[in-house]
Amino acid sequence: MEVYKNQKKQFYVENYSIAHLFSFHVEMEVHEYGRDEWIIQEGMRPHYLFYVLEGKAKIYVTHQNGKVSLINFINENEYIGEMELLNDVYYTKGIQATTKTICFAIPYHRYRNQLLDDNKFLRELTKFLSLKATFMAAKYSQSLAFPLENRLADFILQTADEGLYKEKHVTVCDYLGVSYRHLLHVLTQFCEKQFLQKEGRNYRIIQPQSLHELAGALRNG
Amino acid sequence: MEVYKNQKKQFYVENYSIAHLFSFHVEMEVHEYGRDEWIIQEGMRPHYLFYVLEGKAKIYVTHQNGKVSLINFINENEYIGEMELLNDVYYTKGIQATTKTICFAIPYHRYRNQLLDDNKFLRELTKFLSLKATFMAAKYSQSLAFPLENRLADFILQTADEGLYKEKHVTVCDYLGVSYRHLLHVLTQFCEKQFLQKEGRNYRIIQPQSLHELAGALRNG
DNA sequence: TAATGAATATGAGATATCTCATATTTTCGA
DNA sequence: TCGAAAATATGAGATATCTCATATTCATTA
Repeated sequence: MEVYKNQKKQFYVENYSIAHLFSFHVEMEVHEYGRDEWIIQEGMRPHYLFYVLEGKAKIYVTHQNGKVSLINFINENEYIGEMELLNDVYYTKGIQATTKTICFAIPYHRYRNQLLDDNKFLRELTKFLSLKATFMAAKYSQSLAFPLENRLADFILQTADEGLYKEKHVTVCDYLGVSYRHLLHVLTQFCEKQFLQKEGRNYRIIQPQSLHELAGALRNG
Repeated sequence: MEVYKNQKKQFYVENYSIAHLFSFHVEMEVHEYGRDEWIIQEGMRPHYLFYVLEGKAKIYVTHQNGKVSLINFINENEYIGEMELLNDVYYTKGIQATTKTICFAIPYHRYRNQLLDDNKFLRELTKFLSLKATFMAAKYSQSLAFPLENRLADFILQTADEGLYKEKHVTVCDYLGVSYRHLLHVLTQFCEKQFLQKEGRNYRIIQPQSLHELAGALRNG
């Protein structure tokens, strides 16, 4: 982890300003986390509210039976640590940078009360949280109502880059909550059905409409 | 649905005041919904923000494949319709009263802007939403990481009334996302293992500690 | 009170998904 | 550059869960 100083810091403060999210001046730090580095350790309360400027991260939770769930991805322009800002009692999930990640870090001890009094900030945060809650509810009900086939089709379409799917299997297992073996099994089926075609370690989408059909089943009414 | 008037209305306005949740005066209606009545219809935008005073309700969503998910229960002192207040685009879930339910109903058209400008209100709402998001995330990851056995044990302990479990099977299936057949199967296992004992259509808990062990596996850390 | 629909119940076979064992390939630090 | 760790790959058997078929009991209402 690196805390930017001087010109480096200045660059982000000037070019990525999020002053419009607050109605008062907030003096923030700029942190950089390397790929795979932990921004917040599971079970440990963070000291900052983060706002992601560049990069992406993953939210992990470890269960007692040893299984690990990748609860969600965090992208640019999203908050990290907002749960701890709001709730005194909260089991902190682990947040790991997927790529190099640069974020603003707002120290709780200094700004907590001011933030909670700031209408502008709260309004944005409320929207963010409502979307988060909705998203989790959707994922939850989908995970129970549909087999991997549908959820994987959706995930492939969402993460593919120019028609090429190249996610790490292990990450996907944690995210979709299935075993490595089963994921490979369904991927093989997709290839047999000619929805995908292997290209080295990646998979090329050759029948997007079939995947769209499978993924479409997840959508409501 | 009945809209209370005069003394009936007065009674709730005076005895269940939620004035402390706002920093301005809100003129609200008092609605009563009968058991099994729909407070909000799936797919239809509501016109009110509700606050439950008495009774409880269920949030349902219907999937394209016909499966129905009971996303969550709503209890006294919780909001209904807050998602629609915050987000212009939102797929509205169905809300059904489980028992007779009485709630305050705050008309959007009149108060929407004022509510979103009210710091007191937003702060509470933010907390409510953060808990909701956290809860859904927990349920989601648990549903993927644990078999029904553990989740059902937890559910039984949470809903049992004086050691007697008497939920409707169909409701539980929708909530835990499993088939009727499988739910019965696991319940039978619990009886065979002497965790539960059937009493008519209900089940008496006779080995709470065994259930607590199963349920405890869901907890973090 | 009869009739109808909801809720409970149970069996049997199918399928989705898991666990474990093991092999190969790739990546990356010492 | 070598070796360890990570990622990919595949087989085989086990188990969790689903679907469908069919009864029985209970509650509600015409």
